[in-house]
Amino acid sequence: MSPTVSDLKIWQIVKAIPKGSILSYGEVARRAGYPKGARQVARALKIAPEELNLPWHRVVGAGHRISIPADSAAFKRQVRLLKREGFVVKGRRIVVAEISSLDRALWG
DNA sequence: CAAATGACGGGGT
DNA sequence: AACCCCGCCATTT
Repeated sequence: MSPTVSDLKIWQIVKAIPKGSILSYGEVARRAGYPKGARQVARALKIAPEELNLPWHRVVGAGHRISIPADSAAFKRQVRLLKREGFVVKGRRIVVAEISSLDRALWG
C-alpha cells in the first residue's frame, strides 16, 4: 500500500506529539480532519515507514488502553517506550493519577 | 462486486 | 473489570 494524503496528515500530527504526553487514535483523527477516522489512524501508523521515527507509542486507545494485541512484540515495545517517558503502565492500561494530570497528558 | 478485517469508539450488561 | 454489540470506514479477501 502507498500512503494517502490522509496518511501524511496523520503522520504529521503524530510526529508533533510532545514527549511525555499521549493522544488517542480518535483524537489524532479529529485533529487530522477525519472525525470518524480512528481506524484509519491505526492503519496509518502500522504502515508508517520506520525512517520517519514517529512516536507511534504515544498514540493509545480511548480510555488509556494500549490497543496493540497483548501478545505481540510491538505491544511490549510500546509499554517499554511509555514507561521510559514516565508513564505507569499496568497490563494494557496506562494509569493516570489525577483528573487534571489526565488533561495535561492529552496535550502537554 | 460481496464479505471480512482491524494498533477504534461508545454504550450497554 | 470483562464482555458483547454496533457504528464506522479504508483495505483486503
